Amino acid sequence: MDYDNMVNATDLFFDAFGNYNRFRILNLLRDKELCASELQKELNIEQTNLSHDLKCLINCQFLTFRKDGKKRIYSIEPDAKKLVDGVSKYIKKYESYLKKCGILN
Amino acid sequence: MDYDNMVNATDLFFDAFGNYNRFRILNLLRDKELCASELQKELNIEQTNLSHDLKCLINCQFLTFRKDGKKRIYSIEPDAKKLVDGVSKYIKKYESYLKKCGILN
DNA sequence: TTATTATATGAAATTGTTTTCATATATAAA
DNA sequence: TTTATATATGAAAACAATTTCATATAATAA
Repeated sequence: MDYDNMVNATDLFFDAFGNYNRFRILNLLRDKELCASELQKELNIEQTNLSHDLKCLINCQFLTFRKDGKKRIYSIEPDAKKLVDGVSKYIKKYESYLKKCGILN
Repeated sequence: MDYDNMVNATDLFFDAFGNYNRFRILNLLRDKELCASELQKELNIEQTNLSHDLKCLINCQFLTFRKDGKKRIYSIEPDAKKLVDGVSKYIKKYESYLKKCGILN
């Protein structure tokens, strides 16, 4: 496999996906569609912050949205859902090891 | 699922896994065991930098190593390998979208 | 027991990401 | 046609991660 051609895509994947709030957004959208204000309530984060995160996830095609009045209804892409499923399982399984890991310390 | 209990583990997972050089290390070790100096040659990164990254991956149990003289021979854990396989496939598939994604811009 | 090779460590400097803030836009209701 | 609601945007401030640098350790060979 040609990893050198994946440089930017890999970085971007992890930048987009590898963020706690963005991961929580993806997790919430696994079960059901939600609009931004519903996500905000669930996640208890700033509106403007959520908006930045949603934009990022949309740009990378992890999410799509449709408009409904003044709301935007967000949903997760099937492939992103699969990935979130796999990663969630892994994190659950290795939770105790991960918690021992002090990054670069 | 109880995502609140996954907070630290999720952060740590992405901190450890979601880094271009650490991902490259994991990818190289998918096929074969390698010692640090071999990894260094392949990846063309600083010794000290590689050492920090290896420590991080070891702490999280993505990697293990055995000693062979003055060398350390690193190998990937089976579950980490599965995850790297899945993520690599995804990145390859979505490369073009990912490249459009300007994080938080 | 000194020198050499392979690798690790910790702190400071650098770089990158996230958060905050002030403001903008888009839609609908009054 | 003003007001309210839902959401987006861009720049600066705050924070976190990576890289560099100087040095340490561990194993072997001379």
